[in-house]
Amino acid sequence: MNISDTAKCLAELGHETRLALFRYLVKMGPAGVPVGSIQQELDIPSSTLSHHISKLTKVGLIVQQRDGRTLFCSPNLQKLQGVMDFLVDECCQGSSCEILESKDKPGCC
Amino acid sequence: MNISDTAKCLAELGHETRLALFRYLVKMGPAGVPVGSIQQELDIPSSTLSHHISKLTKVGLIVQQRDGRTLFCSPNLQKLQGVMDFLVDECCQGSSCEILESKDKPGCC
DNA sequence: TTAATATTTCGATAATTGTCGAAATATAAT
DNA sequence: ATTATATTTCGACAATTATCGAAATATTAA
Repeated sequence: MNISDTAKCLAELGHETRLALFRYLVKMGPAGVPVGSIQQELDIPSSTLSHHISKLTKVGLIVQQRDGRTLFCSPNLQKLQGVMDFLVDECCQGSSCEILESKDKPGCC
Repeated sequence: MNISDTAKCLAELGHETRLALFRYLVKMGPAGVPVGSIQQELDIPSSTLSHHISKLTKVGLIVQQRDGRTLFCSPNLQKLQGVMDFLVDECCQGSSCEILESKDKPGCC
């Protein structure tokens, strides 16, 4: 993950409708959800929904898989993890702080 | 953290300059960095920088503290943690998935 | 109190993004 | 072949955001 890619992902998640959509997919799990079901959940016009799905897909936060005329969307959790990791990548420059849990990052927090 | 607040934070981080700025603050640690030093790091006009700092401060991702004529900015890592937590809050609806590490969320992943 | 330093506000313009109806495409069922 | 269902593309307009120079404000030093 580089800074440009990460910023793009964050920008897409930084829109309330898309955030609700993404969280819904995360909640529903890796098997994926048909676009139509997402539309019922979010209750917005299909062209608007399609636009948002397209943006999330373009940056790789969503993956799609077609089955007949139904298109399933799933969250790409590795991508999300990559985004979150990048945010704290160089946390505290190797010194110790007490705020973020240490995970297994060498030297930080 | 609610969805509106979280989306606002993500939107602010979803701009390459602001993301670089925030990461720089995270890297430099909780003691904070003067606006002037940030400007040298990012190399952008002060009015533009001030605008970005103001946006990050407004959503609470940055806190400021003045010492004389120097204004120090520090990252609010609790806020960041809140944002990241919200993203996976309801992950997999309590079933188990193998993708995100489990942390200590009950039931999920 | 005048000058120097640090940072923000103002104002104007350019650029990007969001929204949604209508039409188009893709796939399956009859 | 025709119709029905699922989803996307197009096009247009409204709204928001980014950028930066110039002027303003705040604080300290001389």
